[in-house]
This record gives sequence, structure tokens and C-alpha cells, in this order.
Amino acid sequence: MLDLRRLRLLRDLAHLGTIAAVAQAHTYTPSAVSQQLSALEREAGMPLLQRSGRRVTLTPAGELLVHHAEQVLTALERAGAALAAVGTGLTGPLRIGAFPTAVRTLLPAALVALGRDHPGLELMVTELDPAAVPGELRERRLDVGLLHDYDVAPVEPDPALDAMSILEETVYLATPASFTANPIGSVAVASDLPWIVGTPGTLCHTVAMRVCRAAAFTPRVRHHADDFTTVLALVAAGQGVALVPQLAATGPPSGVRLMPLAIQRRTRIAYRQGSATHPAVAASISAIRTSAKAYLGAASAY
Amino acid sequence: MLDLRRLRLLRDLAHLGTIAAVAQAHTYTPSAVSQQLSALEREAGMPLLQRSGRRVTLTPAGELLVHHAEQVLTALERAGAALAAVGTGLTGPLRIGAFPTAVRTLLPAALVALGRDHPGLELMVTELDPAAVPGELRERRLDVGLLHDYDVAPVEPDPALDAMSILEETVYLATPASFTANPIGSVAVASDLPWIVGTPGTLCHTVAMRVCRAAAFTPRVRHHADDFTTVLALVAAGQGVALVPQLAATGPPSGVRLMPLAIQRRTRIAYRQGSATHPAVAASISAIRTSAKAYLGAASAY
DNA sequence: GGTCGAGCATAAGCTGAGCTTACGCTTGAG
DNA sequence: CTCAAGCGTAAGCTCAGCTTATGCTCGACC
Repeated sequence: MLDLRRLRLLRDLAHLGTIAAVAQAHTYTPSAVSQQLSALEREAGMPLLQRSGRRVTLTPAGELLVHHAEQVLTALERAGAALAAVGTGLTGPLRIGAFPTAVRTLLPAALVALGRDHPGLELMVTELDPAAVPGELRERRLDVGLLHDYDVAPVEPDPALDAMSILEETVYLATPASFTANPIGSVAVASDLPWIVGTPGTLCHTVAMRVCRAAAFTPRVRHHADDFTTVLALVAAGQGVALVPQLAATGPPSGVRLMPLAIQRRTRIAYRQGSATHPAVAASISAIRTSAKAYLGAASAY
Repeated sequence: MLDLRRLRLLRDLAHLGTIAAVAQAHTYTPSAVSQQLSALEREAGMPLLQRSGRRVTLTPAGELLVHHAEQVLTALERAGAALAAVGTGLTGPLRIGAFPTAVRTLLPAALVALGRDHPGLELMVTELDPAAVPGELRERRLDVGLLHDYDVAPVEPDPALDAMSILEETVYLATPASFTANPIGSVAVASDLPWIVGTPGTLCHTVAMRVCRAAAFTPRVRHHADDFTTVLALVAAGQGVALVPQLAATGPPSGVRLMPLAIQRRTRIAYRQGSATHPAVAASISAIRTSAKAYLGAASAY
């Protein structure tokens, strides 16, 4: 019988790429992970890993087993959710992860509602980049987390997670109030201005670069900033222009002008596959969706 | 994370009824099982068992978890089957369980075909009562097993197993050749004769009693015998009458007359849920179905 | 009603699986 | 070329999983 902990390690190796990263995620040593995966190979009766330089990669059999491991872990998550539903499912920790703008705008009302309706829940919020949400959910350090992507830069769904749409936002070009241009709904109007974009490697950075390139220019990047409050302050100070999603653009500082673009940012709430029926997960989804609906108006939240 | 071995123990407790029986099935002591199930309760965070006299029964939460445990174990079985399919799936042990008549009539040709087509398989046949097949499959002591029931005494499917029909047989009333009666196709013609039925508790015994009672008489049981070769020999010796399925009635000894009844026996080949795609399981199903078809003619095997 | 064995739970003891530490090899980034 | 990243193997340590020991309750049977 294939061991669950070993299946999890193999699954995580597929996501994280190295035994050392898996070890870190589990607070184990690399040696422990190496030995457990070797034991899994013996259980399976075939090689699941192959040496590739100083790393390991999965054999086709290993990749197949990862897929099946997800099914097993999903079934197990369902078992846990079902138990919680018949027990005292609305008590104990509920760990929510969200990006900074959402923590500031959506979560306060949701937390108030959850605390009022389910006083037994121990609510914990972690502010983190959406890129980190899948790993934290997978390692069970979060129960739900907010993800987003853009229609111009879609992010592939993670097989270990399910997600539910909570928000679709218009992306704006934020310009200093002193900037006057023909409002044509394209970033091309700012092609010769300095830009404020996200840290390289973040989705916000990728999107800004991709949108400008689609408008046939390379942006002159003056500043990098990830928090939109900061971004808008820099815009107001005349430091440049930036792409700003609607949630962050609500109630902008004076000195900023917003021009809507034909670009959408889509926010989802994600949770481990199989955990949708967990009462606490269901309650947090409901509360956050309600909060998003109220925050932006009914038209934006499906 | 719920532990798989503990989930199996809980699942088996649901089937076997006592901790002692589960311990025996796993070659553990009752104390080990008791302690592991207590640990599972702590993992689950709620009672799964309740004391009931000197036994334990499952709480509603325990029963729910058993259901989910089956799903998890099925997913795991699928993982194993998928691995076998990409590896050398047609080598190693293939353990087949069947009732005596099937071992004598169906299995020889199937074994010959399997041995010829897949010489790497290590074929092992165990003769056992169909009532024992589910437990043996569940505990992984068999890979496939033959089950049967009768249309007048259907057996409920086991949630841990899948099955495939291989045979439908007519049941005959076997009488001594010296017995002359109006062939009306009912056991009522033998209501005042002595009967040879199966051991009490077996399905054959249940069926004989039920069929006679439906014909408004209680059979005068003279002999109990489970093997149909023995039953037919007793009938030939004038010791009484018996119900005999087609498979066993093929080529009866001289001195026996067979009258077809409107009763069917249905034989299936069973395997653990999720293991249908295991190459060895699939090969054995195919070989045994082919053998059954050949043995009784195409009309009897669907 | 009494007896005795079935069935279970708890505590203590033993063993080996799962992890860490130590070490050494290969690779690849700079 | 150097050095750190990454991994695998061996030895050592710890504790989870099992057995043994014990005792309690129940229920079958006389």
C-alpha cells in the first residue's frame, strides 16, 4: 500500500522542482525526503525519479503517480470536510491568505461577518503574494487564499486546488492629474512617460510589460512598487504612470486621473480540492464574496 | 492528515463487526487495533466508535468516515493499477479465488490461456466459498474472486468491490432416475421426498429452503453437502433430490434426471474498486469470461 | 443466579520506521 | 577555477506502532 506521506512528498517535488525545496516546505532535511522517495520507489516497484544534473526529475511513471496522488489527497480532503460538517465544523482555526489590497478592502467586512456569525472560528489572516497561495494551501498552512490573474496574462489552474470567482475588475491607467491626453483607452497615450511597475517576476510586472509591448512600445521604467497605495502616491507625485486595478483605484488620492482600459483582472478564492464542503471554508467563501459584492457593486461579482 | 492504515481498520470494523475480528484479519492483537482506532478518533477530533455491550459500534460520524475511507482506498487502488499498467503489469502474483465447481469447470482453460499469453504471471488459485471472497479481496489476499447469487436470493453489492457478470445458469431439480413425475417445472413435485441441501448458513441452503417454502412446503432434509459432485452422487444413489446449477449439472452421473426450473444463478467476477485497469486483473477477467462462454455456450454468458 | 469466555481499554515494554547528522560525490553558477 | 547547490548513502537517535500484561464488563450457557 502506497504511503500517503510519501505520495505528498512526490506531489510536492513535482511542484517545487527540487528535493531541497520539498524538504524546506515540510521542515525536513533533504536526506529525509530523499530516503522517503527511495522507499516510495521500492513500494511502487519502479523508478519514479531520475537524476538530471545535480537535480532529479520525474520519470513518466512518477508523473502518472503524481496525478493519482492528487486524486487520493482530494478524496482525503473530502473525508476531512465531511467530518467537519457533522462535527463542530465552525470552530477552530480558519487561515485566510490574501494580497495587500484585498486585505485592506475586502477582508475587514468579511472578518466582521464571520466573527459575528461563527464566534467559534479562530480567524487568521496572512498577507501574501498570490503566487505563493498555491504552495501554502497545498502544505495546509492556509485553508483559503485569494488568487488573481489578468485576461491578458492568464494563470493556469493548479490541479490540487479548486477556486471560485469573487471579483472581476477593470484595470485603469493612472496618470498624474497634470497629464492631459486624448482619452483613447490605450496605454499608447503614455508611451513616452516614465512608468511605475511591479517588482520583476510578479504578475503585475509581467502584465505591465506585456500590455505596453502589445501597444508597440517598451515602457521607460522609473520605479518598482508592489503595493498599489504606494503606486498611486507616486503617480500623484507626478513620478509616472501605472496600471491600477479597480479595487485599488477606489477612492484614489487627489492628483491622480484614471482612464479605464479594456483589461480585466480576475480574482478567485482558492482552496484545496475536496475541501469545498468544509463548513469553515464554505463560510469564508460566502463572507468574502458578499464583501466583494458590496465593495464594488453587484455588476462586478458573479 | 488521516492515516490510511487506520482508515482501513475502521473500514474493516464496519464489515467485520468486532475489533477482535479485525485484529484477526490483519494478524494484529485486539489491543493494537483498539489503540489505532483511538488514535484515529483523536485525528478526526470526534468519537467514531461507541461502546455497545462488550462490543463497539460506529457512531454516525464513524459510518460517514467509513464511506469516505472507501473512496480514498479506491483512489489508491487506481494509483496502483495505473502504475502496474505502465510498468511490467503482467508479471508477478495473480491470486484468483473461486468456488469448487468453478475451479473444476471454468478455471483450467482460463489458467492455460493466462499462462500461455502472460508467462510472467504467477498464477495462484484458492478454492473458497463465495461468502468469503469480499473479505479476502478487501484484505488484498486475493486479486479477483468469483461471487454468485440467485435471482430468488440476491446478494447486496459490496461498496469496496466492483464486479463483472460472467455467467447466468439455469437451476435444475436433480432427481433419481427412478423417480417419475409430471415435469411441471416446480419443486412441488418433490415435496414428499427427502432433500439434500447445503450446510446451514450457506447461500445454497438458503436458496433451497426459500424455494421450497415458496412452493408451500418445508423440505424433509436428509443430507447436507456443499460440493455438487457429492450432491449428485447422493441423488444418483437414490438418497433424495437437490437443486443443482447448470455448471454443476453438465455431464451428470447416470441415475440422475434433471428438470429445469425457472430459477437463475448469476456468477460474477469481483475485484477491488479501482483495480479494473490493473493489467493482470483485466487479463484474468478476460480469460475467465472466455472460458465461461466456451463452457456453457454463448447464450449463457453476457 | 453463577460461571466462564468474549470483547475491549489501558499501561508498560520492545522494535523498527522515520527522521537527523555526517560525509562525500557531481553539477553548474559565477 | 572555486564554491555552493543538490543529492544519495550510512550511521545514529527517537518515537510510533505493535505486543504483552492486566483488569473490567458483558453475555452465552447451564
